[in-house]
Parts: sequence; C-alpha cells; structure tokens
Amino acid sequence: MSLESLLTQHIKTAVKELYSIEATDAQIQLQKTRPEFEGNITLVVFPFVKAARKAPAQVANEIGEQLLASADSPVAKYNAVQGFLNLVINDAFWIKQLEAIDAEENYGKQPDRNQLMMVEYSSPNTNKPLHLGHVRNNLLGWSIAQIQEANGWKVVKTNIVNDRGIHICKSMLAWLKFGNGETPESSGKKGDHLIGDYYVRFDKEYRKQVAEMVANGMDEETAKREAPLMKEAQAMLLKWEQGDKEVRDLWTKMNSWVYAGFDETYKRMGVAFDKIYYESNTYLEGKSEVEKGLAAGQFYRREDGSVWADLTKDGLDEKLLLRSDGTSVYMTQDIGTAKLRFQDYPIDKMVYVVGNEQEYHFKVLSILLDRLGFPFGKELVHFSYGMVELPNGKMKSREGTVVDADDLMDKMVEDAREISKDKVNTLQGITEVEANEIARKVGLGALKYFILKVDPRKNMLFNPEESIDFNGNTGPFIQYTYARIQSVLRKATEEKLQITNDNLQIAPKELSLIQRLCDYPAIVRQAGDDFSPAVICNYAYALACDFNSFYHDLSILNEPDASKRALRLLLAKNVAKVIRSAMELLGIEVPERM
RNA sequence: GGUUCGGUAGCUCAGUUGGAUAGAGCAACAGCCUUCUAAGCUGUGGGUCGCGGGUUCGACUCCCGCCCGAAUCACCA
Repeated sequence: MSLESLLTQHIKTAVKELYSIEATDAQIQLQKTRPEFEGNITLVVFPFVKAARKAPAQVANEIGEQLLASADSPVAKYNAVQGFLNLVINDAFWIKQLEAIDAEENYGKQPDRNQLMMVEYSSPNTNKPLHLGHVRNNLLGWSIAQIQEANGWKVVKTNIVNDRGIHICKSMLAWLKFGNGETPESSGKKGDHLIGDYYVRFDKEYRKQVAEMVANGMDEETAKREAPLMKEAQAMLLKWEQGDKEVRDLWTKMNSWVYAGFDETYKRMGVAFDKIYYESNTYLEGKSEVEKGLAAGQFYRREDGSVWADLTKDGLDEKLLLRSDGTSVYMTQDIGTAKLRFQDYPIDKMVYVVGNEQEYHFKVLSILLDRLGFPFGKELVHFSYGMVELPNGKMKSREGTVVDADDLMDKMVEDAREISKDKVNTLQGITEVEANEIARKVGLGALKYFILKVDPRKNMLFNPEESIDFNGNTGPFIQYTYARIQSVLRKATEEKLQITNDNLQIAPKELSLIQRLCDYPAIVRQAGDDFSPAVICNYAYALACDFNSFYHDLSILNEPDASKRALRLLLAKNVAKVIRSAMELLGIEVPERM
C-alpha cells in the first residue's frame, strides 16, 4: 500500500477521535516535506482547524501525537510548524517499500482496463519532407501512446497520410514542367526531399506569374486566382478525382518516392504505426457521408454547387464541405476517415494529435460527426499541442525557413559522437560500431528530451544557432545516470541482494531516492490524465538528480556493511529500472555505457 | 473585432485539485577526479511570478478588468 493511502486511514481515525470530524480525502492534504524541515511527508492541518477550534500549531501537535500512538502507524517522529505537521516515517517502512518495488517487474504500469484508444499522429502531407514541427508531433504522439498503454489502455497508433489534394498536384506539376525526369536514383536525393524541392519550385514560379500579371495591371487577388499555374494545378486535381490514368500513374510514382523517404525518417525517429490510412482511400467515404447529410437536410447547397454546413447555432460559422467543382476538402476527408476507423476498430476513445492551429477544425469535426449520427463525434479528443517557433517566427515550408528533421537528427548524432571522443577513459576499448550506436542513442535522446520536456500545450522556441545541450536538464544526463548504474551493477559481485539487518539506518539521500521511486506510479497516472510526456521528463530528471547526489556522497561497492551495500545496490538497480521505464514512455533509448 | 491559448531569473523551461522563504538547466564566477563513469557533484550571484483590483488563515495558482504575444474565424491543409 502506498504511504499516502496508509496515512490517510490513520489520519481519518485520528481526527475522528480528536475532533469528531469525518474527514474526506480532499481534506487530507499530504505533500513532501520541504528540505529545510525534518520529515518525509507533511500533513496540512488547516482544513481541520475550524472544526477543532484550536490554533493550527496545536491541532498539528495533537494529530501528530495521535498518529505516533496509533497501532501499526509508520510514523516514527513528528514536528509541527504552524499549520504543517511534518512526519518522519520509520526506516523499516521504507525498506519494505523498496523491496516491493524491486519485486514488481512492471512497476508503475496500471492494470489492463480493457478499453481501446486510437491515437492518430504524424499525419504528413506527401509534398514535402518532415520538419521540426512534425518531429514534435511524432514524438508527442508516440510518447502519449506509450503513456496510455502504461495506464492500461489498449492503444492503436494510426496515421492518416494526406496523399491527395492540391498540394501534391503542385509538386507533380512542377516536376512535369521543370523536372526533366529527375528521380531519387538519378539525383541521389531522398524521395521526400526531392518532392519537397518541386513544391518550393512551384511556389516560386507561381509567384513569378502573379507578379507579372500584377505588373500588367491586374489586381493581386485576381492574379492569384487566374495564374495559369494555379489553374493547371486545379485542373490536375480534378483529373485526379476523375481517375485520369496519366495523372494517377504519376501520382503513384511520386508518392512512392515520398513514402520511402518517410519510412527512413520514421524508423530513425523510432516511431511506428499499427494502421495507416490514406486520404485517397477515405475521401470518397467522406463525400458520400456529406451527400447523405445533404439529403437528410443537415447541410445545404449553394447556387454555385458548393455544399456547406451551417454551424451558427453552435456558435460557429458556416463551413465548406464540398467545393463548387465537387472536389472535397480536408473536413470531408476527415469525416470519411473517422467512419472507416470506427468500422475497423471497437474504439472507446479517439485521440487526434494535431497542432493547436487546427482547434477550430476539430471543434467543427466533432459537431459534424455528431450531426451525422456517429456516436463517437462528441467524445473525440483533440490533443492540441503548441507550435515550434524559430527566433524569427514560425517555420514555413514554402519559404524554406524550416529545420529539416533528417538534418537535425544528423546534427544531433554528430554532436554526440564529437562529445564522446573526449570520454576516452570510459569508452576506450569499444568498437566503432558500438560508439556510433551510443552516439545515435545519445544524440536522439538529447533531441527527444529537449522537445518532450516542454509542456505540450505551449509553443516552444528552437534556436538553430544554439546547439541542444548534453549537460544539465537533458536526455543525456538521464541516460548517463543509467549508464553509470549499469557500470556499477556489472562490477557488483553480490549474488543476492538481501538486507539482513532489521535495524538498518537509512541515510537521508537513500531515503529521498526510495521516496522518489515510490512516486512513479502516481506520475505515470498523472501523465496519462494530462496527456503530458513533460510530466515524465520532470520526474526522470528529478530521479536522476537524486541518484547522482546519492552516488557522489555514498559508495555502493566499497561499503563494508553487507546490509548497507545490499540496500544501495537494490536502490541503484531499481533507479535504473525506473529510469529505463520512464525513458521508454518517452521513446528514448538508454545506453548500457556512455 | 469575436473565440481560444499563453506571459515566472539575461536565455530555455518546471511549479500536480490554493499551502511553508517561487525552483531547475544554460550562461557567469569559485571549488571537487590516485577513490563504483567529471555528459557528474558542491557553492555564489541573479525575481515587482505582465499590471491593477477581489476572494481567505494563506494566491504564481481561483474570479474580474486592463496590457502584451500567438493561433484561429478560407472554395488552404
């Protein structure tokens, strides 16, 4: 049983006997004792002061005395500071806790709740390579899936690939006009990068056309609409929807280049999916749902043929569902995708990991699905995360102001490799292959932690001029702590970790480590409730800090007392176990040495 | 303009249903490797928690007003 729940029982009994109060769980406020006071855990007694009709310090003392006296109480000592009752828990209790943690292989994980959560993340467009913004999405999506699994959900990770639409037509068109048959093989470029280059090329040529037309006296609005390149792209989209063979073949070919590129990036990033949907397979489903809704009077058609939903009753605007030329938009496709997913899986909760710029979209989607009669409409969760910003603002693919995902990962691994070259003492005698593998884990660990430690709802800043740290509150710091422990464990000769001394005195640094380990299950739960990998990051960092301080002050293997040595080894072993577990929830690998 | 989210140290960020004197890292400075991995440990300096009211034993946290920033309100995705 956790210390909190054990104490809660004793406190309820105590305040009942003392003041005849039936205390609620909410009234029993326990927090870690601040380091400047003696104690492990502190009860805030203010909630009882009124009913007790005594001064806060006196109430604290009375409850403390009662707790000390009650049978089976883990309280060894207490002190009262104003309304705060600081409790010292006896060492035997802590040792029992540690032994219980050690016995549990999946410590921190919640039991299976037999419910299915689908998590959609990544969801790339096939007209450009992944950039730092996508990296945040992918890392968050993956981590949240791991965290929810640890909280007992069965999780299906899914990806909706935006493989059709005007954006990919732009790349295709530019490639036809300016590509001279360039392929990934002929150019040596990664497929997604190749396509991205043509997307940028389209934009460049299009701007040129618009500028010329404006120079010839046309107003900009009209020029943007009437530019031949744009017209051609729109015509191509129409041909695509009509199934034109030439367009479809080109589309298949170019998308396959992109997928090969994406696969490489995903693999490197360490993310994967259980089921991938493609919008080219779902948009028709969406269209037919919209047609049904239209027939049922849920939507209406304008004179130009476009189809709209009137959401003014819901406090929103009118929303386009089908263009006047009959082609579908993002919303149409998402309706179709949602329908297919719920046909394919018995989903209890649907989570969309999508940037906060699309909050309006998901509000609308939720309402539309609900109106169309899908029971899951109201329940969908938009996990809305903040943008990654550069010092001069947002990243824009078309303007080339992006931090490329592949480049960034390369850079991080290179940096890690460079730094490791100074560590000749610890890494001597390892092969080139091992060294590269360590650098890969550490470089990616630094990147992932850097991104995940920020509260997902907030925008975050990335400055390409400043390299991501490998010291301090970073992934490598935590990885290093793990590697250190592994080194100690490799050298330990103990066959069995047995604490034989019943009156073993626990040092303060040992105790705070045990207490920290005890926190882990609650942290996992909180991370799940809040959908926040950052909660796990903060915890892993605090745990590593505690361990490093302990490690610095107290020797493990050179401790002569066998029971103490066993305790410390047990601690080290379980700190490593929890670090590994926490890092796994973040999608960060831990090296055995570094 | 409406809606939503944010504003904490020079910089990047924590701060869990309202709890004790608001914390880390980076950067700066000063120490610690003959000793289990120094990607570490210890210390110093650094704050009007955007501003002003309110609620109460107690407010970075909750409420109201204002200032600043971002996103969104497309026949873009």
